[in-house]
This record gives sequence, structure tokens and C-alpha cells, in this order.
Amino acid sequence: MAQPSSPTGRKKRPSLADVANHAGVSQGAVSKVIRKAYGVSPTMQQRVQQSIEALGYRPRTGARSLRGQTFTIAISSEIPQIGNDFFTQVTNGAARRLTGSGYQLIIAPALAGEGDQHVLESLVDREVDGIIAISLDVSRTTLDRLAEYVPIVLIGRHDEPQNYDTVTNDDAAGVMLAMGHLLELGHKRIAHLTVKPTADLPGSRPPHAIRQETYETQMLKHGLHPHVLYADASEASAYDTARLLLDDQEPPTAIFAGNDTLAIGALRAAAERGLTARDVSIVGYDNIELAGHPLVSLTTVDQYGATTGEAAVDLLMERIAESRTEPRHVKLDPKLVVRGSSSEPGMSDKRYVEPGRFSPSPRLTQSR
Amino acid sequence: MAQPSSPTGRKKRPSLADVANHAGVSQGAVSKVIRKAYGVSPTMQQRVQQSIEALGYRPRTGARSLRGQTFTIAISSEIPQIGNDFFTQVTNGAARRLTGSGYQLIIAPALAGEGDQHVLESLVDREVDGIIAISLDVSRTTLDRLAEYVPIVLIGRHDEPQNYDTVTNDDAAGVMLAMGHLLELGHKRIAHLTVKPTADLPGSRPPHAIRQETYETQMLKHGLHPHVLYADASEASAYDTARLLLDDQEPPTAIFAGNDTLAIGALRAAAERGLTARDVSIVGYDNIELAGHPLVSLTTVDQYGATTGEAAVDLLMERIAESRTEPRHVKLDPKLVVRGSSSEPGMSDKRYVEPGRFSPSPRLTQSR
DNA sequence: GTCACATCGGAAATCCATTTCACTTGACCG
DNA sequence: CGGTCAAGTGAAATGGATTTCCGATGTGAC
Repeated sequence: MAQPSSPTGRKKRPSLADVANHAGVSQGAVSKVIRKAYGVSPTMQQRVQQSIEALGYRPRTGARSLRGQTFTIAISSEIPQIGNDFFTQVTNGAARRLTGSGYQLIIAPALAGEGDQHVLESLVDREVDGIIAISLDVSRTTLDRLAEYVPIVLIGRHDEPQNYDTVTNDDAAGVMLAMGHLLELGHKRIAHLTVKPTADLPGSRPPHAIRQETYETQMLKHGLHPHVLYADASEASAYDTARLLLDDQEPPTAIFAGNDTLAIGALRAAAERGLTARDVSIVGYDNIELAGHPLVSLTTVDQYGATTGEAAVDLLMERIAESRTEPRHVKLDPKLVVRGSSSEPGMSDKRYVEPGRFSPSPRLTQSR
Repeated sequence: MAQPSSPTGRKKRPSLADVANHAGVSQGAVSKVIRKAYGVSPTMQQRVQQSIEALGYRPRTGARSLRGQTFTIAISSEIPQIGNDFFTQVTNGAARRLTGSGYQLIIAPALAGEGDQHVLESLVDREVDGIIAISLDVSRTTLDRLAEYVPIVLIGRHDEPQNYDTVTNDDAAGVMLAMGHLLELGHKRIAHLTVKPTADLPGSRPPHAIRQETYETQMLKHGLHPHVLYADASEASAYDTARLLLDDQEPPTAIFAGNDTLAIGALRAAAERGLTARDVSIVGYDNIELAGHPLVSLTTVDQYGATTGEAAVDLLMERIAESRTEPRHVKLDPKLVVRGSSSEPGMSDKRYVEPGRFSPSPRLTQSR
């Protein structure tokens, strides 16, 4: 299969040679005009331009790729699940930064749970000029190897590799903000809901691991018992896990989730039980667009996804234009965004609220 | 600018010629092995395979593109806004259908409001083997022209073009379901919140236009006054518009939104005012993942995004493999999903609910 | 032992844009 | 007015995989 007969009946696009013929000049001249290269008289420029428009000519990227660039930047990631993921923010930032640059952004999605190493390989096959990778499950070895062929920026992981750049947010600082907030409010039993650690990749420091570490450190520092729960990286799995947690003999008064998608799953479990933020405060991480919606109103840590995307593009462009070779590692400062899903812990006797009426008590949306 | 010096220092990937040398055979032979083409002895197959693995060879897509295929399917759309858009469902369906086929799916995002004609052009430049377009603002003329070079499937629009295929859902039927539901519940003042119609494209029948038409027809048929409001295609704009609507002298008892993102904006405005589904019922269209979340619980019309994506891939593969030329137009049947955001209209005196406590009254999630 | 035929492998042409290099202009200077 | 130099142009090589075509080899039949 995958062996289709050559598509017959399709129209042939005009080639550079066609333009050259039409204009009565050499191919080299046409090429120069297209690339706005040096050594073209205004007359020539005009003549060629006219032929290009007359024929509707556009250079084929494939042919260009043989000799150099494809003017394509790719971003690879798993397909986002619920909500407007961190990933989408990054993509938006990257796309915005690339507008008008002549580069086309493409997204190469990996199916959830499929792993995206083969997607990265396939991008290298396509000779994109740069790759922005949001990959938790690709080994440093693989990334190192691929980085020999194309500039790569890795998002999120705190590895500090030699051959490619990274953009991260200061996850430790972010967790300190979140935990500080909950501790100040007076919470003692704070659980941490995060994703199952993936297969150990030597030297890889994924964001969730750092968040968990920092959580544990903070708990111990305040003489409290860390309580970590693992879920799959989906809202549904977080929901299931949170259900078990909330039905516990002695449920926590606060849940700090490793990211907003998980937090929203926890929120669902809480809502279903008619709990309010006084019963169980929930704090996430990412500040996805949905978190700000009043129906959700999730306290969370903003890690500036769009800025991350922009920074990644800048790093790639540096490598492409100036062929920089020393790695750069950009770290952004996160910000706490306090919303309705966190409050002081209430009295310990259960306040029952009409089912389906989880609602954030104080409706403030301040940040600090 | 955009004229970077050729990236120095980058490693060269092994080429087919390198493999041929290493194995001591001709390039043609290697090519055949790679493509699993006819006329290769097991010995040859093995020998070449070994060299390929030894060198870590992978064929360059760019070079392949000169002679035929790129094994790439592209899907073009504006970057999704809030929630897990219809677009994401389509993408998921398409990606799933393509797994194991040897084809790589790429997404080419257009910046919101930028129009995606130039994105489509750029995909043709990249000689992808097929394009799935979710484009509201590209003219039929343009699509017709591009379809001469590459198979295209247009999603959503009810045009019935000659040169490319379409996958749509039966929007008229969907609206009848939604309106039937509201009318049965006893609503009389039903407003329709939809997106501003884009610049007139001759012959283009975008889904929102059809939904609006059907809404109007249904209202008139029941002796009611249609009331249509326009917003930009964003949650925020829908929120703004819904606010005005709800603060009206005589607000509607139900809002039928042109899609779920708009509905969620309306929901926000309602929530903010402490209204419940009895005060104002809200019905959307798309059944995005978020609509099923109990914090949102939106009654909506499911238009089977994933199935749409799968169908689109199938149509493309047909065109690629069998070079079918007659157009096919697939129309899927939508389904009403009743959730908490719709109920019978309540008494006309305002029931005030604690601010921030919009909550869907009956928590059923049945469908029919 | 010979002929017909199928199978396999190699050489070379092809796809298209870029780039090098040698060449032709024309202008300008002394 | 011959010579120098810069600017502009064209021919040809290049990059990598596919495909066609032809020749070489091997198989089986008679």
C-alpha cells in the first residue's frame, strides 16, 4: 500500500525554466530576481517580474531544499487535549513572530501517547529550517543527533544540552509561588496531582518532575507530609484520580495540580461533589485561556506560553542567520494568578452544596 | 533579510548515493529497496537494508518531491481559539486515520484574522500530496485553481464545487434539532448569536450562513420574530455581545449560538449575572470537548469532527491512489446533545442567584 | 544442448532551483 | 582612443531520489 500510481491528470505548475523562456532570459537571471539577489538591472527585474505574474509562477520548496533552505519552521507536539493548551499559546507566539518573515510555520502533531520521535525524524526528512520541540519523551541522545542536521529549540525541559537551545520557565519559582499562596491561606493537607513520570530519559529534567520535587521540598520545609498522586496526561484521568482522592477518609484541603488540564479534571470531581473552594482549593499551572473563564476561574501559575514561542523563534533565527553554535538557554519568570478556585480552608464539617454547583467563592482576578 | 548565509557547520545527511556506495550496488537498486518496489532479490534487499541501517539513511522528502510524492497531508485552518475546537477534532480524526499509512500530517495555521489563502499557496509550493482546508474566507476561484495541482477537501462549506471534494454536516438538520428542542421547551424569544458574515465569496455557502438561514426560517414558521446578533469569532466578542443582549429591556429566554465557542462566551455573560438555564437557555453547535465538562454542561449539536477528519483523509487517499476525478460531497448527520444549559423558561421575574453561581440546573447528559 | 522467457541490476535521464564561473557588455579614465 | 573595471548575463554543474530502458543472468522446457 501507500504506493499510489503517479497522479495523472494533474496540471503541471510552471517552472523556473518556463519563466526564463517566457521572458527570454536565462534561468540564472530569473533565480536572482526571485531571491532579490545582487546583480540584476531594473529592466531585467521588471521583465522577469512580468513573466512571473503572467505565468503565476511560484518556486517549489522541494527543489529549493536540495540547495539550501525551505523557509519552513516546524513545531512538534502531541495534539492538545482539553482546553487551549500551553502548546497553543506557544504556537500562537511563534506564528506571530514569524509573520512577514517569509517563513511558514507548520505544526507536526503526534498522536497522544504515540511518542513523537518519529515525527521529529520526519521533520528532518523534510529539511525544515528549524524545529521547536515540546517533547517530553524524546531522549537527549536523539535530540543531540537531530540537532546536528537542523537547529532545534526544546521547550519546557530543564536539560541544559550542548547542541541545541532551550526555553523554559522557572518551574521551581512557579511552584514556590503556588505553594506559598496555599500555605499563606492556611492549608496543611496539600496534595499534588501530576502526570505519571515517563520512561526515564537520562539527563532529562521534565517540568513536571521539577514541579513535583519543589512541591515535596516545600512541604517538608513546612513540616508537612507530601502526598503525590499520578494521573495520565488528560482531563479525564485527572478527574478519576481526583475522585478517589476526594472520597478519601481524610481528603486534602487543597490540590496543587501539575498543570491546568489536570486541575480542571480535579475541578470537575470537586464540582460533582458540590464542593467549593473552601472545601478544597485547587491550583493549576499554565494559565490556559480557559482558566480565566468565570465558569472555571482557576488559580494558576502563568508561564507565558506566547512569549516562550516568540523566544524560541528568535533563537532559531539566530542560529539560522548567524550560525551561532554555542547553546543558549532562556528561562522565563512565571507569575501567580489568583482566581476563585483557591481560598482559606473552611470548617472541617462538610458544607453540602447543591450538586453541580461548584463555584469559586471570591470572584477576584488579581495577580501578583 | 531572510537571506541567511548558508548554514555552515551542519552535518550532511547520508544520501542514497552514499548507501549505494556502501553496499556496492547501484542507486536504482537502493531506490527500489526503499520503495519496496518490484524486482529486488532477497539478497539485495538484505544487503541494502544493512547499509541503510549502518549509515542511518533516510530519504529526503525534498528530493522525492521533484519526482512525485512527499507523503505529506496538510490541514490548514486558523489557530483555534478557546476550548478544544471543532478543528482539533477534525485534526485528531485525520491523524488517527493516517497512522501507519506512511503519510505525515502537518497543520499549517493561519493567524486569526489573517486569511489563509497564502497558507494554502504555500502548501502547494511544498507539494503536499493532499490538503484538508477549513477555510471560510477563500474564494471558490482560488480553491478551483489550487485543486488543479493537488487534491483538496474543503470542510464545512456547502459549496458543491466541481474540482474538489467536501465534507460537511447537515447544518440545516442540526439547527432544526436545536431549534426544535428550544421550541418544545416552550421558548418564544430565541435570539441567534453568530459570527459576522465575511466578505461575500460568490458561490460560497459557509456553515454559519446556513445555520442562520435555518434559524430564521424556523422562527418565522412558528410565527416568531428572528433576532440575530453578530460577534467576532471569539469567546470574548461573544461575551461582549451577549452582555448587551442580556441587559436588554426584554432579554431573550434562549440564545442559540452559531458555535460552541460563542455559546461559551454567552454562558460567561449569563454566569456573571447569576442567571440559570431557567432564565436564559443557551444552545451551541459543535459539541467541543469542553461542552461536556460539568462546569460548562452545554446543550449543543454534535457534528462529529473526528469522523469528518477521517472522511476527509479517505477522500484524499481515493484521489491519490485511484486518481478519481469526479467530485464527491460527503454530508454527515448531526446529533443533538442535551445538557444542563437548556431548560424550560422560568417565571419572568428575575431569580437572583449569588454572583458567580451560574449552574446548569438539571444535570442530565442524555442525547437523542 | 538450445531456446524462450522471466528476473534482476545498472546506467542514465529526469524533476527544479541555486550557484559558480566565465564571458560580454558598457562606462569611464587617462 | 586603447585599456581597465564593474555590472549584468548565460551555460553548466549541483543536489537527491525516481524511473525508464537495456543488458546480463538464471530457469525451465523441449
